[in-house]
Amino acid sequence: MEHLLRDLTDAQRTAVLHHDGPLLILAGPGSGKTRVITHRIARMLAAGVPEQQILALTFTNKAADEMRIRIERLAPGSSVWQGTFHRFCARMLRKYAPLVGLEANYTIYDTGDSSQALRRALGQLRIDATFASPEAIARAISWAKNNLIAPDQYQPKSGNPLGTAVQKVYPAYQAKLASSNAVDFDDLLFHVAMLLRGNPEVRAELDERYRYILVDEYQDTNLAQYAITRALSIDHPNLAVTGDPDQSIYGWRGANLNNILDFERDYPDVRVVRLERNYRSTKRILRVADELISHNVRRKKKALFTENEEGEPVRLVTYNTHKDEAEGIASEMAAEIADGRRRARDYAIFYRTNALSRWFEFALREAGVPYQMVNGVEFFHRKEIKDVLAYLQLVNNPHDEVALLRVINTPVRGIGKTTIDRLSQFASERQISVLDAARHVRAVGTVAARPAKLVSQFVAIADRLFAAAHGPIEELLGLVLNETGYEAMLKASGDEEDEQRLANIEELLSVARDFDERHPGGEQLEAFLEESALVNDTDEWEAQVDRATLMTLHASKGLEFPVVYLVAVEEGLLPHERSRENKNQLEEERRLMFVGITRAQQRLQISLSQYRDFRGERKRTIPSSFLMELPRGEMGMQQPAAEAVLELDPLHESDDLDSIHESHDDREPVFRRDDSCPAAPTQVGRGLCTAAELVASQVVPVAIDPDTFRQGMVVLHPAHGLGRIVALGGSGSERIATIDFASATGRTKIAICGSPLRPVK
DNA sequence: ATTGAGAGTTTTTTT
DNA sequence: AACTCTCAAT
Repeated sequence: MEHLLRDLTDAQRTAVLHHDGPLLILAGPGSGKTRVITHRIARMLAAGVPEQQILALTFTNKAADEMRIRIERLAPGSSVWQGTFHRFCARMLRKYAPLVGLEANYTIYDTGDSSQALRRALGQLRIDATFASPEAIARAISWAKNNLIAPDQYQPKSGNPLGTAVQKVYPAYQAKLASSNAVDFDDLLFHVAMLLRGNPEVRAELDERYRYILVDEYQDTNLAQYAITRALSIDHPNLAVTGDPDQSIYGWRGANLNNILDFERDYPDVRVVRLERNYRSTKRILRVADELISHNVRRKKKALFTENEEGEPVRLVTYNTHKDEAEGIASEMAAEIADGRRRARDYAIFYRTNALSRWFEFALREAGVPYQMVNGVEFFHRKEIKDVLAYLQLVNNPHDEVALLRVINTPVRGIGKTTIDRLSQFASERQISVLDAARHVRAVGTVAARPAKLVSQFVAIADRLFAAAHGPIEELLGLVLNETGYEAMLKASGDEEDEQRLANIEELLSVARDFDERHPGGEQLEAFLEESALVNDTDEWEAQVDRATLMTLHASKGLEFPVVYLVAVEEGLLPHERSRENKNQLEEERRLMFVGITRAQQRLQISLSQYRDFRGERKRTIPSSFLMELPRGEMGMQQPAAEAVLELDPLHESDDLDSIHESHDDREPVFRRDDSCPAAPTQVGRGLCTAAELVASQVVPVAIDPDTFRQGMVVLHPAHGLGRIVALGGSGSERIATIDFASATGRTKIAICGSPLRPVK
């Protein structure tokens, strides 16, 4: 246990050694908070607390991953339940689904799915959406759920047209979810909070089970999350929360700063530990951060300090255009990397909105700086991925209406809007699922013979998929691609975009395979879908990889980098224009900038450009008002090199701006351009038959890596002749291919390892 | 039923 | 600029 306490300050040690009773850790940026939490968990385990009694909750997947890695390092092999709130709730709901009116195989709708469901609900209500856009209604419903307001309790302010619409739509939307046996993100929290409120015996059981609860980033909890943690800490009030009011950046998601500000009132005998010493940044960086945040009114004052060195001045750089900004930063990185002064992984670029990333991506690629982007265009949100996964959703939960409607005519099979409307009409009259309506399409009088036949063909396809529901995910996916004609459709098009789609699907297959390997034994479709709904990134950010990092300010929380570029610090972007209406939102924007600044260890550059393309138009920018709040004494300024641009009228000359600047950077690209850089996952050769397996199998070893076999590949078998791979599953010596042979053999499964199967070139 | 052109709209941030 | 939605033509 000694090693767990070594190198800790007194304050940190107090927190780590705290055992029973509520604990509040107020931790400034860079104060070793995560270290304290993970060490405390390890300490409790060492002190004999059974691991299943500990529950560690975070908000983001990134934070959860970070915590998992660090716990694993300190207490290898422990199985402390650790993850995001949403994932925890998803798990609870699997167990207690009937208590909230769900079946255990419920579907989790992502934002896109739930917006579909909302649109369907709206359509059926025939509500005039002119004054209440679906987005606005969705926001209102989300807000209500986060604040534990049930559909029948929603009371709008009188005379508010949006509120009146929401009052009607919210129950209809919720009914739609219920009939689809589905939940949205907010429901995960909402249902669990309600479950705990309405079932005292369940509450007591879980309180008993999870005796030690830790919540990271407590300042970000909303009412639902607050209610959940509160309900689980009544009999065993061993609730430890960490947070920093100055880093609360999720107010828009319903986070309530009062949860942390009032923690001491909720738990009167709480022990409060303040971690104020910063181990991360230079004195100058910290002073800039501190000065900025002191402009906020709603906060708990903290005395941030560091024993680190003074450091270089914080740079404030103004570029001419967004292009200059991106290129300037990229070439600076490239030069320093070439000199050997820095490595790519030392750098991070933070921006307010995802849309800003593209210029930096482009510039970094040009300059040959390898980079990784966090939360770009999310993999699981791509059309082709959503399409294919929708088939899986349907297989898992035949009541899922959103999934059914998505796939019934994808790829196109002649089932149009009219037919679909008639089917769902029939379904809602009989209180059956749309799929069941489709199954009995001949009983639906309104559907003509021709479309009815097409619908039956679709049902037949679906039934073939249902048959594979319990096997490996990869195999099921393979069947989906083949049976539905989805793959054939993409292959036939010859479109360049569809090429990319095929590649993405290939990637999905490998995600599935990876999942199968982690979850042997099948029966895991539900878990796979849960994972793809709650984790939206395949290429998780990896600290070890030598690449520069690009991400939003929100995503940067909890991380640190030697060199940070905080870009596009302009009025309308930071603070964002949508946040300027009220003071609280403005303070949140300021906190966001504070978070960004305090990620920097050695060097910080804050930049803006004078012109920026916005929604296709080049606009003159206004420097962020936050820049006026920074201490000039700590900073070095840099103005644009070419003042000529100031003379230009952007409205008339905008097309020429690029050409003016073409000349100024003639530097040879130092690095070979790396096209594989943005998304290519590092594939470690996996699944090879081991020598032992080969010996054991007593057959002629296959000369080829089983991994060379791909979905859809044409293969030759000496006995069965030519065939095509329909699906792949299993790994290593268990790698099984389902193959359609042209010969009388027909469809067969063949174990690849040791078989004479060969790809046909 | 499907496709394409044209119009209109817009995600700020995450689960 | 990129995306979605609508409407008319096929």
